Amino acid sequence: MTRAATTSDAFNAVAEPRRRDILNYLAMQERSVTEIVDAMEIEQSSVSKHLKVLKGVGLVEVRREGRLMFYHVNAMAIRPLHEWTSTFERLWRHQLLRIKERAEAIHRQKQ
Amino acid sequence: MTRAATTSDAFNAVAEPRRRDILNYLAMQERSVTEIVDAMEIEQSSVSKHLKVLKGVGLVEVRREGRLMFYHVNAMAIRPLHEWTSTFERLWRHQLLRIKERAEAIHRQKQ
DNA sequence: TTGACATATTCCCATATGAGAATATATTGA
DNA sequence: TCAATATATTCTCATATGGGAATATGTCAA
Repeated sequence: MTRAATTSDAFNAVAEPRRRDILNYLAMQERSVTEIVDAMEIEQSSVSKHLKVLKGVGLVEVRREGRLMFYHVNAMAIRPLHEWTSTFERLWRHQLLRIKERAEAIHRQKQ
Repeated sequence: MTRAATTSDAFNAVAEPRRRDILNYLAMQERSVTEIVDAMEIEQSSVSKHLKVLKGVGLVEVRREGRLMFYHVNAMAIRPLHEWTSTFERLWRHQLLRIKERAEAIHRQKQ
């Protein structure tokens, strides 16, 4: 098997840093392609291709207004990612707790 | 520029489904490579390579015990992912709220 | 209808990937 | 020292990628 397609799911779509940039940008508000191109530092053709990938996995949606295409984030599509990472939350909390305890122990020792 | 390296960050490392499988498996407890190989459905060489990528971005850590290498999750490395997705939490909450409101409006209408 | 603008698609290229197979490198125990 | 076991690395292959450039498609306005 080859590398998983960028369009296979949100995890893969979001692996590309430019696409995260675009999502971050769209998080504030809906934007036209031209606005996105101006905000990013890549060619229009690349932006369009990234938007296609994002749309493919449902991370963004489009609305046409005349010649303009307004893209906006579909945050719901990010939830699976959030939930997967949450699975590990218990673990890092535990880790942080241990770090804190160790720091306190050292502090006590110094007194 | 070419596709971002799988080793460039946690986002890319985690894009590969097998690697998520491995992380899920290790979330329960530390495991040796052989145990991981038995749990997954891929060759030992592939597992070793995935582990190398995960280690490269700090998502797992290793401990040697004789001939055995025990891998465990370093949950802290997942936090950036969790935090990035959290940026969008406000948006999907808002979306869910609107869905709920709409449902309630329809319910009221039917009465 | 034509020209201007906005966006999408196609083409080409260099590159890294993931898979399995084979091999190399520990480490242990006899 | 040698065989067995555990893991890592190397090799080859097929493939999808992202980038830019060029081109196609769509829409408006005159």
